[in-house]
Amino acid sequence: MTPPKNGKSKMERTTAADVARAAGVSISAVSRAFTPNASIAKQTKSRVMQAATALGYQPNPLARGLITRRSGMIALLMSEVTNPFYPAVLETFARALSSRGKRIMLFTPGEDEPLEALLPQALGYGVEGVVITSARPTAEMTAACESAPVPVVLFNRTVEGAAISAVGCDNEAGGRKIADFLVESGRKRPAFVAGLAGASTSLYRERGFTAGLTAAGLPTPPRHVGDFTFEGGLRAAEELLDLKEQPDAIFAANDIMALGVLDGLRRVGGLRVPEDVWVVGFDDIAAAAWPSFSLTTFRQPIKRMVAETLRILESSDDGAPVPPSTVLVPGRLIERNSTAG
Amino acid sequence: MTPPKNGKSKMERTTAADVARAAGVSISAVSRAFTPNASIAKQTKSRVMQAATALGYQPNPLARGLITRRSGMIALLMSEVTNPFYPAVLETFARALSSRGKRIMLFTPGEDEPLEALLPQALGYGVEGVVITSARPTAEMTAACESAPVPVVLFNRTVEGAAISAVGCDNEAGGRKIADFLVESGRKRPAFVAGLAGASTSLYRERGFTAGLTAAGLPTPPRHVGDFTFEGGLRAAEELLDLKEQPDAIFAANDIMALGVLDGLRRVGGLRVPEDVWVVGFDDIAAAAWPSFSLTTFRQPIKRMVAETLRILESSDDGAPVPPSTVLVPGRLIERNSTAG
DNA sequence: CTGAAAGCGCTAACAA
DNA sequence: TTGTTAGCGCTTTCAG
Repeated sequence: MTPPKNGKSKMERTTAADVARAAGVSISAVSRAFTPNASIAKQTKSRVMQAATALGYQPNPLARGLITRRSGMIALLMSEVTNPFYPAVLETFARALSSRGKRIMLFTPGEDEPLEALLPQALGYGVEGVVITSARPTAEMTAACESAPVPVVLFNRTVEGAAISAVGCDNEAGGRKIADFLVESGRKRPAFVAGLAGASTSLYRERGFTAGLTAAGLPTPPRHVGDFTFEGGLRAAEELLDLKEQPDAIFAANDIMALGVLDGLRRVGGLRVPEDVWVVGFDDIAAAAWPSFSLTTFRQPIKRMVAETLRILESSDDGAPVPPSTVLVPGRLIERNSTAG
Repeated sequence: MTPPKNGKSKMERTTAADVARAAGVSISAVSRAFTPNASIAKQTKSRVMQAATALGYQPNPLARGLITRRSGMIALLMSEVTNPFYPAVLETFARALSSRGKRIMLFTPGEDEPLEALLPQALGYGVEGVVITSARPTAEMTAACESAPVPVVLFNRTVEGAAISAVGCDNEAGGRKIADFLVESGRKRPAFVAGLAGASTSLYRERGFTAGLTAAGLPTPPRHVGDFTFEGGLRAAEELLDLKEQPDAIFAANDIMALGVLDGLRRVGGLRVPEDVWVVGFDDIAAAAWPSFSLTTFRQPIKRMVAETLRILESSDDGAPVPPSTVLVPGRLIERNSTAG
């Protein structure tokens, strides 16, 4: 992209006034040329556009946003990017938005900055919408979301009783599906590895899982908290093997923990996967498919989830918040070698 | 964060004028109160601040940016986020910037959007600086970078002969270090797995590696291109084992490929790690430390690299570009079980 | 359909 | 130290 040869110092940007002068029209004409379905003559528009491209002009989104309150930016609030699922989400959002000419502003809490402080900041930037993911909204935050001047969507999260839109995979159905799968395959002593306490994802997955086991006459599974981390999975595996009744299947609330479980089992030794114990995860991150792990998991349809999120964000034409809706996208069990169904 | 009870509809934001009225001062006083070391009486400032917190006011960065040309945003251009090294980079940037009150605008090329188109867009948003990473700048792009009105830094990338600042790890020294390590440990037939053709990182790592081998009287290593992906590593392992002279060490230009190599070796079978063949990577991503892999690798000091990048971006007080400088941060070999030094 | 003028929320000269 | 004024680059009434 060669810088426009407009004779200006590289410090200055070409402005609408420059284009107007070059095209022999008023500044408003330039504005209209760049405003979809504004009342402007075809001929005028093309003259403006011609001058614009010649000068390398494009409207300043900041100045525009100051008036229209539409800056072309979507805020993404995420507190941790270490779980590989979230980079994948981030990328999907980035690509989807990019093709619509919108950009992502990433808000990550700093050292000891609370997540709640981020929302007002984001709103201050005039973002057109806010997506909150990989973060547990506090009560304060929930209230702030409800009174935000733009649509807010919780991604992969839900808050009971709050009037906030949410998009996620059907975690409970996923947990249930996994339970059914294990039960039908004759597993008798499944165990569960939970994520962070209070995370809605882990909670619903566990709920569905437990319900499925109960329905089949199995007891509530032993559980261990793995904090959604690989190390947590490692520890969980070791502790679960210490039980009097060793489990013959382990369902971890996300893939990264499940991989930790697999590695933990290997390290402890004695139990083979899948001969002695099965392992199932949730997410279907890239590493789950690596031969060393070949993890059976429940795939979250990231693309569809992102698409639904954007649909909600864009469903308001005047930029105002929309009535909250919750969308649960169905996922799908991917069987690999960590189970032998 | 409870919404401010200022009697305004939730659609309107509190403005400097509101605060001024509440504090009984002029709008400029409000502005000055929020401008570091502006000439304002302590007393006035505290009065303003009090009113501001009461109303939940904070300056609109967009309006401010329109004048100061400092929007508080840094643009991050990255074309792929699948290599886990980059999410780590992203997070480090996000946290570091967050604590300085700055935000990241993420620019990822959409479907078939060229990377070059992103720079002007970013500049249009009035970003204070641009970081380009995980993307190979074209000649056009280089020119655009050189004439950008704000500092531009290439992260983990260098472009020969271009007047652009760059921050990276000393890839050549790293490659050399790995060669020395292998040679000193008696490895005789090392091989190399390259990343994408034309990527400066892969190039320099290979250069140092080859130089080290040559210095020790070993021939130029057989090489295979792995495209910086896990699958590429898998294939590379298989192809390298097909050689008449099977390698007794494999250095992959990044960790994700090295992990693929490890898995490929496992899948093919016959060769044990590290007894028969050593594997070394580059980056030190989280998965490298997982027990299943326990990959020896060259750690890139992300934190320092990010710090240096920000130092360059901020070294200009008036926001203008700074004379280009290249910073090479030293890395460090992390020995794990994929080698037996 | 078009241009002139007002103003989004803020900062930066300038006087006072 | 303060308030007043102008104006960043743009959109949007409002006349014409």
